[in-house]
Amino acid sequence: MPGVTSIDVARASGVSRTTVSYVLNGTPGVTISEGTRRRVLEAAERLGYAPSAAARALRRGRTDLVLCVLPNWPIGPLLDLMLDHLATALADRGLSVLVHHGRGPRPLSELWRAVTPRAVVGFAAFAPEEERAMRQAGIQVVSTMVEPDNPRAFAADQAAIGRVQVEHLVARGHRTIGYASVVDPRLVDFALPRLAGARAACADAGLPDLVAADVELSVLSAADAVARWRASGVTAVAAYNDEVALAVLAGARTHGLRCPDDLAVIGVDDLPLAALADPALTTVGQPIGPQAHYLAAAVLATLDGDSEPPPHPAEGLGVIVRAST
Amino acid sequence: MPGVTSIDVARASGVSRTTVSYVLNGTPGVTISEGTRRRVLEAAERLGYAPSAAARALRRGRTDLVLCVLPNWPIGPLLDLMLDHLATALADRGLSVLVHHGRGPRPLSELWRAVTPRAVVGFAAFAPEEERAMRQAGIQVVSTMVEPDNPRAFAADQAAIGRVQVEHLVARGHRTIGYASVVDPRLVDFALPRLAGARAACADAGLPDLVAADVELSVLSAADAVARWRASGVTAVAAYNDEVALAVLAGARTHGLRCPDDLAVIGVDDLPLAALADPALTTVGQPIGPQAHYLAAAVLATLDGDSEPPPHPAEGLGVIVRAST
DNA sequence: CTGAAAGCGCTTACAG
DNA sequence: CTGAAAGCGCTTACAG
Repeated sequence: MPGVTSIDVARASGVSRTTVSYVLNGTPGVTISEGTRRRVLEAAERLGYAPSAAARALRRGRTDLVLCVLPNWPIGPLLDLMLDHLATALADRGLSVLVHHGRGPRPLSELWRAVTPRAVVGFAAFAPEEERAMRQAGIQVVSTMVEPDNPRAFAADQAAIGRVQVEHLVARGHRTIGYASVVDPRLVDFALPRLAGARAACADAGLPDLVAADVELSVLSAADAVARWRASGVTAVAAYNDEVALAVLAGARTHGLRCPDDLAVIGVDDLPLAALADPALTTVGQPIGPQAHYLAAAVLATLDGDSEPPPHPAEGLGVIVRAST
Repeated sequence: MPGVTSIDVARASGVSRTTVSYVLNGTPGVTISEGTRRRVLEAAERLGYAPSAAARALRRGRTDLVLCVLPNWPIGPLLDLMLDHLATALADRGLSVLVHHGRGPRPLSELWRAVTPRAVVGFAAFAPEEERAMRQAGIQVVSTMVEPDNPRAFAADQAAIGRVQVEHLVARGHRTIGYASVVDPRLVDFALPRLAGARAACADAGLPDLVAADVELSVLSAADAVARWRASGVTAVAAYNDEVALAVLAGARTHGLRCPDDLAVIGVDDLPLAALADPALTTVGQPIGPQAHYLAAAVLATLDGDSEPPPHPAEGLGVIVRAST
């Protein structure tokens, strides 16, 4: 029976729809006699009644959904953990988390209009008109991207990651440093600030500018880049992330170079596979637990209408030193 | 202005709500004079009118959403591609894809009741009562898991993967074969059939049963397993996937073994990193494009009420031979 | 070609 | 403590 409504429950328990609603919602401020309450509950159970989400949304003017809009870039375990935390934190408020993989040809507006969520959490920046439109529709908007004017950004400062990499290599005595850039254009929001941070660290250390080269996830591409670095006197490479770093390792191997003696390499992310490489990869780890907690706190604060975002966690980036540097 | 309704558009363009609805929905079977149509469109545009999803859902009895329920296991690039394809295919029908990461403490029913999607696509099996409840609510249910009685399953036959691995190793002359199992319990639906397929291939080839060992993504765990395999005379290992295979490679390294001479290793997935390992990893590739297309076709068939699912694509599993075997 | 009216299923002042 | 009624915003027979 695809159509059990509150009116059926009312009839079955001999009360009005009003009372059914009061009982089922536990409406504060009304007291229902124990007998009535039991009869209603029992009838609802027996009939398999579930309130119509559409009707409730229409009446209340809002849903209990939070929509997370993912960007185009590949979703990693980090993001997974973020979403887990968020779902758990929001469940306590009776909210459910829904995810949209920012792909497909439909405009985003189509989506949030169809869902009319309480809040939209963006893992990439929204177009300004888009954001305005959502706000106009009464939807809270939380943007998590690191931007100059976004105090609610959850992500670690990307530039700091590049800095930490270079500082580690400098501490190891390297003076001519290469940078292995990622090619995927979807990652540009991460790639640019990381590279800029690495550059700045070189400048601060009084070193010549680093030698940047694009590296695809193939032996050939990496071997090319390694050849260029060798020609420039590079002795250490900071890579965009662990995957790119592993490619650099493979490229160095084809040239018969030993790591770290001939070429030191440092990645980012601390993937499980980083420790399994030969040599085991030195990398920069991000404090993902704190970031996940912060995201959840920031979203809750937004929902509560707090003007102040919660305090941002300390960066806490750490170099995990292994055999490759 | 968070409350522009069709009544505002009607007033602004001097017509009734009926006409506004007809124009905006392009209702088939009604003809609207060009002047009226233009005035309505213009007014809607100017006022920034967007119909209330809740009201429309209440009236029509259904939404234009399709909910994909992901299982607990880590989402990989394969799943990403699946979702992309699906979103594109469904967009042509005016449907939007929403994803639920099967985590968090809220019961699934909470979710689909709140969304009331046209269809739910499950990437893991649903509990029977859950599935029944969804069907009762008028929601189409598509389960993609490979099950004996599920002709709509999209995933490749997992047992076939294990078979192909072992057959490759046997063709290379190996007679005593090890299997590197994954530990993560969330992957059990994949792990068990793969192992069973590998076992069956051994039996078919008249070989002794394979030597299975759990391998975590750590050098220590892998080294342990390698020691046991060596003690059993194992000369080749089929791994649950590429990550596990890379761990085995690392474990072999700590024992000073050479691959493939002392120990051959074959993975599954053809991750980009597989080609970057030392030695480059032989692996089993899955035909992901066809699978993605099949999933989309199966969902569309379900929505159309077809009793027959579309023809299943050929398996097309292929061994990508590299240096590790 | 266009409009007045009913009704989707719920919640919540308001009255008793 | 409980009920009759209004109204959320839309779509769609029905009538003109």
